[in-house]
Amino acid sequence: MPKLIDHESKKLDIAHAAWKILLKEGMEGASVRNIAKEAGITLGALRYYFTTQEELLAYTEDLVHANLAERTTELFMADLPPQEKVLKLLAGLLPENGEGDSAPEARLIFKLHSKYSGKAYDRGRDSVYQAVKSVMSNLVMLNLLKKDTDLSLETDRLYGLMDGLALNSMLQGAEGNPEKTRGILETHLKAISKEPSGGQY
Amino acid sequence: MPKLIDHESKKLDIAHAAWKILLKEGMEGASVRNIAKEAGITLGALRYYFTTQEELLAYTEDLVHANLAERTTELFMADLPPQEKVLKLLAGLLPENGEGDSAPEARLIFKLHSKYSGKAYDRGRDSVYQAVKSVMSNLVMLNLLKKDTDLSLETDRLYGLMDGLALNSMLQGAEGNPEKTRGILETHLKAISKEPSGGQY
DNA sequence: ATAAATATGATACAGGTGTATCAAATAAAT
DNA sequence: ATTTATTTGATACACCTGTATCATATTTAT
Repeated sequence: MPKLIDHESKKLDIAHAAWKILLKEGMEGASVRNIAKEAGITLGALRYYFTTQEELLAYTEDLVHANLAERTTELFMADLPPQEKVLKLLAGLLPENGEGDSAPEARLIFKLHSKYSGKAYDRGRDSVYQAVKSVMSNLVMLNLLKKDTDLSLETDRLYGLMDGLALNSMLQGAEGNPEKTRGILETHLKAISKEPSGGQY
Repeated sequence: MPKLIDHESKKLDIAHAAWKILLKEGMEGASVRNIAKEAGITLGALRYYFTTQEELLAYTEDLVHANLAERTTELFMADLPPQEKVLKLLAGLLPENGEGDSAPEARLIFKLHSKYSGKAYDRGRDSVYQAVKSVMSNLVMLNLLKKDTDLSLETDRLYGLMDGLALNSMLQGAEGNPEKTRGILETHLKAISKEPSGGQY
């Protein structure tokens, strides 16, 4: 038998290169040639792993969502007061918090791209939507929400707020301070929670 | 003297064609050739009015924002209870409400495009941000907001919510019901307002 | 050493892009 | 009828795009 390179890990390398390009130049810069160059391989080699650009991008999007879902899971198991945990979790899903990879920004780029690229956006596959749903049902379980809360509506409201904050964080680069974004999230969480019978958040 | 076509109104025609294209095919479809075809003129004629694609798009963006600002102004002067007026105003700035031109969607497309097209997004020129600011200071004037409200923070929160709702409305096409979006807005407005001493919204 | 997987790099196709130029036709004003 | 603004339509340039092919090399296992 011959070379036997780990096919899957090589695909991951390429997807990470695509990811990097997306953050630097957006979807418009994500040409197969640019990605190949970033990955340090040739067009032919890239084609060996991904037949189609669409296939590569879909793979990369899955990778990004897997990354975000992992963050969410980790934080869910952390040993923290519920309110603080929830706040940290949501804040971690917004851009400009971790500068390393910035999965949140990549996710947003994919989401924005979805409009004129075929089918409708499936929020069921959106790691942020899943996280928001988890957060909300968690708050329900712990009986932390106000009485007479419309869970579905409040889920959509928080989800909308998350997307809006993500978008505006992404668009204003360095100027947009993460502290203010965090403050907004905190305010929102307080607003949908029961009256404080002690310190919160 | 010769032909003397109204230069400005012709530019408006072209910008409206660009607008239409943007809604149909997004920014990727907004090539000068496509726009010229939509406007029913030739490439050369288009070039007679706009030297550059960037110039044409900037002109179109201004047109869209002017349209939105006009809606806002009209509704501000309407004879309605403040809460209802505010709700109508904000809902009118989200996609899928008026199917005619859908300035809100066009605005969002421009906003999304701004990231990898040069400079940072200037929210000061965003008609929606201006509307949100107006709404908030209006609520302050009428003393309708909760005590100890952080005006700047609540403005950004509502602005974020508006963008998130707009984005999600745009992305789910027909499926996303405007009624739910309106319900979310209503809930949010109630949440930042004083306790009802009567009917609200 | 041999065989198979992997990668190169070059070439090609067909199509799109923004910008540019320009002689010729068309239209409306004087 | 003549002047001048407007528009046509065609051509061109230089560049980018995704996809495709393929002989040649490189690597790694047996």
